[in-house]
Amino acid sequence: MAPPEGDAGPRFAAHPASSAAGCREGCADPARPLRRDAERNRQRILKAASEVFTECGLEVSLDEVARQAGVGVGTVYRRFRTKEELVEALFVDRVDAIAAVAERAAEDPDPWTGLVSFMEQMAEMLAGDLGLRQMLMFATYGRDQVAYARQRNAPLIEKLVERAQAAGQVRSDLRFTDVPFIIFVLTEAAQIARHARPDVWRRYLALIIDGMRPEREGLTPLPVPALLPDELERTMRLHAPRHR
Amino acid sequence: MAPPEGDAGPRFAAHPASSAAGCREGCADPARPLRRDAERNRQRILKAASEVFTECGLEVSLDEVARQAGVGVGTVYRRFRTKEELVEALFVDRVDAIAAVAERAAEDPDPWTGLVSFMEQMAEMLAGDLGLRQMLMFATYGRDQVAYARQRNAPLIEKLVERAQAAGQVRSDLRFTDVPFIIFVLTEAAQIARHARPDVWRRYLALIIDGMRPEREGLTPLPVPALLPDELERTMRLHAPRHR
DNA sequence: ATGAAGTGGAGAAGCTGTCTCCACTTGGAG
DNA sequence: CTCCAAGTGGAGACAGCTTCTCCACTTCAT
Repeated sequence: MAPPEGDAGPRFAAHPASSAAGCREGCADPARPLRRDAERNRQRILKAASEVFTECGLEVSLDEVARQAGVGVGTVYRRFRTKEELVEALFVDRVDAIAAVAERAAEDPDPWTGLVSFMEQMAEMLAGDLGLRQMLMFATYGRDQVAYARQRNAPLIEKLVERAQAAGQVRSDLRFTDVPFIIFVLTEAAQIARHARPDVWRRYLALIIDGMRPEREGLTPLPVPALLPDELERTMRLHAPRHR
Repeated sequence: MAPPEGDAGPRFAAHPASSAAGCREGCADPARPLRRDAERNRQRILKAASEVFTECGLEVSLDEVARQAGVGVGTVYRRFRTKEELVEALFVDRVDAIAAVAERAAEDPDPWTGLVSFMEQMAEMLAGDLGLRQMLMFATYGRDQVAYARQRNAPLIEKLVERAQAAGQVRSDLRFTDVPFIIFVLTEAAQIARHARPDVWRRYLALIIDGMRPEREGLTPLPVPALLPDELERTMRLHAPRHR
């Protein structure tokens, strides 16, 4: 039985201030501040977890997080009842930030640059943050937050695409569902190549974006160089197999 | 100690006839045919393994393969010393087929259709065969076969791209390393969406291919419809998380 | 009919994860 | 300085998953 508590009720408040959450037992007075050393350790855990999750993804064990933070596992579990609690505490803001990107993009006066910059920003955020990407894409943790963010974004993306199509800037057979999917795939690419060249995804975004126009003469030059043959080789060989 | 035998020598002969390989202990007379029931079981195992690996990937356990084949695990291990041996027996031909695709494409008189059909065929093969894709991409099993196939293919792909560029049919800032990478990513997409719509990858290949041209007026229409909003939703939710 | 060949599946052995427990240490109030 | 509630670390319980072994039993083919 992994989570000893039954999961009742919505798992996230509107904006749980990420510093106040997460005390554990005899929690009669939730406002009572932690002892200084305890608070320091709590920060260390948060920092280590953030680094290690963004870098290596959510499948990193809490033992590893503890090691990185220089504390024992016991200490981690004293502050965060479960791994899920830690992950959610860490990612609320980011999920929220994601949800806000589409809004900003919709305000761009030019439909085309609005759409393109949305895709760029989205990819940018997700390419650099493996943990966040996993959270959004696989929804193992923080389902509610993610579902909410998605619901908020979907109509905005739809509008973004349709506006650009209405202006004749995007091919008419593109559907708005293509956009998240493209980002999904692009960030997968980013993740795969991240050791060799963390920014190759920009090449492929550029390629796709050129493909999205209804017609064009000339081309937007690819923004970053391609993988070198041996970078490609290494990337494929290195790409961590999850199975034995 | 997983593989009890030390791994000595190259792990694959030129073309190990997939039906003769794989007997085990007192194997004094390797030509001696299996008893009829044993041979029947062997075929069942191969069939089950093929189905389950192409469908679900190489991380399926041999217990599961045995269950699917309707035999005990012991029987599987009697025929194939290790999982690796089974996997390789199963995939030699396919890896070989992959290696041959580029050759055929290079013979196409039109550089552009040669390149495009290469990408299409490659994606086609890998999109429909999760096991094969994992083998090529992650090289957990059958490293030698895969390394060989890659070495054979790399110069061919290079030629394919450069020929099309020389003919002015492909943008000049594309590098040949982009091609395998694009296929890699595209087939990842295929895999992700395979339950909702096993062929959406064609949309994105088309998009990318339009992006690969140096300039164009008009566009090649996207060959298959986009994911519906709820297909997208389900795809993202369903997409198997590897971590807890 | 007989024994060599083949079988199934329980379980050994190994891994990796989450989370608990408790003997010990430490901060800080008095 | 004293003292104890608060905090700690990390061994290890527990669960889940593999791959692979072993052997009492069954079956085939001579």
